Amino acid sequence: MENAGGKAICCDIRDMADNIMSEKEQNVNEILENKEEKETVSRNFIEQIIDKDLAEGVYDTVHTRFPPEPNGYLHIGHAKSILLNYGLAKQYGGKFNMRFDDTNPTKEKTEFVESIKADIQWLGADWEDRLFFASDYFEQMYEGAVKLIKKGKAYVSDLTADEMREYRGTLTEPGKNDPNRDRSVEENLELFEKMKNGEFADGEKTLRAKIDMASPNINMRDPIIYRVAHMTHHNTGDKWCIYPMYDFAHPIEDAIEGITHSICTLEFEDHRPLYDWVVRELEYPHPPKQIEFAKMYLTNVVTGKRYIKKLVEDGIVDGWDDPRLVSIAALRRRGFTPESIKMFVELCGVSKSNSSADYAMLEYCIREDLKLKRPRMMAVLNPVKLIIDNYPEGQTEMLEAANNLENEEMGTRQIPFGRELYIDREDFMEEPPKKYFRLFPGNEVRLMNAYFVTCTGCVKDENGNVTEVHCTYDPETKCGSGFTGRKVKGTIHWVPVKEAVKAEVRLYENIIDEEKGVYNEDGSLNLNPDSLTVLKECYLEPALKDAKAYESFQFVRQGYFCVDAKDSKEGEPVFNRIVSLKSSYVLPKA
RNA sequence: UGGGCUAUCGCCAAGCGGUAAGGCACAGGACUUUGACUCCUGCAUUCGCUGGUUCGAAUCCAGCUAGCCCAGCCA
Repeated sequence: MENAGGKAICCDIRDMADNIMSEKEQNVNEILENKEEKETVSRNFIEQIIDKDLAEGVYDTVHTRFPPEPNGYLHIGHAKSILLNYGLAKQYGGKFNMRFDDTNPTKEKTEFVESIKADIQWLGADWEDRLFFASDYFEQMYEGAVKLIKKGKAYVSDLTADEMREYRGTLTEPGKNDPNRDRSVEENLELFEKMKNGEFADGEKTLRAKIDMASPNINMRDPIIYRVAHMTHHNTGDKWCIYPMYDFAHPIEDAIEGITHSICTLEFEDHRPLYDWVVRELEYPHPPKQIEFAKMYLTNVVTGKRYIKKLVEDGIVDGWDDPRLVSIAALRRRGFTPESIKMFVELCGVSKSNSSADYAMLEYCIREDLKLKRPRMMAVLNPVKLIIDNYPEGQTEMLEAANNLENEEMGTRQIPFGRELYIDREDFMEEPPKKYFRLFPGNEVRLMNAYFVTCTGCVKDENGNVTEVHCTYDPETKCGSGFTGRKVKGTIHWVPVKEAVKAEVRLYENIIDEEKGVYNEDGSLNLNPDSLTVLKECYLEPALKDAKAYESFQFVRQGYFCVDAKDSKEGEPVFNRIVSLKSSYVLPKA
């Protein structure tokens, strides 16, 4: 954005240039202007690294990738990484690869590769024809391992998992050399071949990189680069029984694909020396560069796999796509748009400091995105009848309403209007508090898109519950008639009783109790008991009758709502509240 | 008490030696057929702390403090 100080200096110089006015100085002037323009957009630290790499000729293109392991569903945190990588490639006119990092068959499933692909496509990150699997490089990784052995940089170890741990040392003590560290190249080659041929059981042998058992960085203490696992791999089947470890595989995957900037999260910072070691020892001509950024956290949400699994098992949520969750599938089902998520990610920025974004930022983004794009309809969520006593019985008239007052292109629709309407219970109070602008005996309000009505009273049942509100209308105040005789302070929404569409509406609050934080002292989740409110008897205006799955609307004065794709049935729509509208008025609790 | 990283408003986040951008949130006000939107206004004399260098420090140096990550044959 603009730097007041910098700008002032530029202006001073420009004034001088105007006075002297030579061609040379005009050029200087232009350069300064360009510079100023550039300075108005602040670049994140990754862009700065890329700018420098490009300027210095370290790389002449930008090639990024998103490399998830297909072992679960994607959530909003992944969206940041996806959009970051894709956005960078696009911004620099480079390429973006999709790659499944499937080097551990014990955790991976095809089911997840499908869901991940769908989620990424929905987010709009386009990998074009570059969809890859790390497992497709197993042959090259194997050759890489052989190369290391031949260079004397890798050896086969007989250590068990327990022994391996003992030999590794601790955070403060150096490790001890593996007894097999000095095996001959020939013996290592032979043993590794046998590992590959299935002559050893799982865990019996490993291949280790020969680096430094005394390194203060534990990742460099002769890390295991291959392990034995007799298992069917989702992609390669039973072809292999040895699998490369992440630290060995990842740099190779990047190098093979010509990735320039390998962007990952902060916890891999300590792995970078190993990443660079692999790339160097394997002598790749155009080594990729690993850059780490801070994961994004969101307040009051749950992303941990274990926790979500428990919520599903306990029946607290109805699956990984429950609208209260923040998996991509859940956000999609709730009614968030890819644009809103992109806006959110951009708003949050990229840095190396651990932080967690306020949920309100996400809410802002979806409201902002939907504001001009969605029709604004009337829906009554907590119905009570409003009877207009001086409106002719049996009469229905059609009223025209703008679909979005702020976006004329969205056109208009017709709404039937009659003597009996539904209004929200919250919009009538027999004994109103101060500054209550809605219906109460003697008060006049506007029925949105219709007429002014004056409340005359209400009917109550034996328990004192209001069953009908009564009013009279003034025909002269019809919407669109240009009536300016008097103003009213309140406008309320309504729906005609006869033509209304009945629907179920689900209201969501954060699944975490906001005040007390995410976890209880015993480590359990601090759940908000009111995270879901199901309203079974809501009435919508008739235009909403044929709303399709994933379609969303503003329900005027209430919020944005989306047709639930899972539970809606023909003629029985279920709406999810995406987000409420902001409100500076809090209804006093009765 | 090994190594790596981070610390700027309630929450994100610019800043890269010339005297604290912006957004969200919040608070006032104007407008209003949504108590919404929009529009104004306000919101860090101070950058984790302490010293030092400098005419000048959030930016450089030193020391400290706090938080996060690492001891999977997970990624």
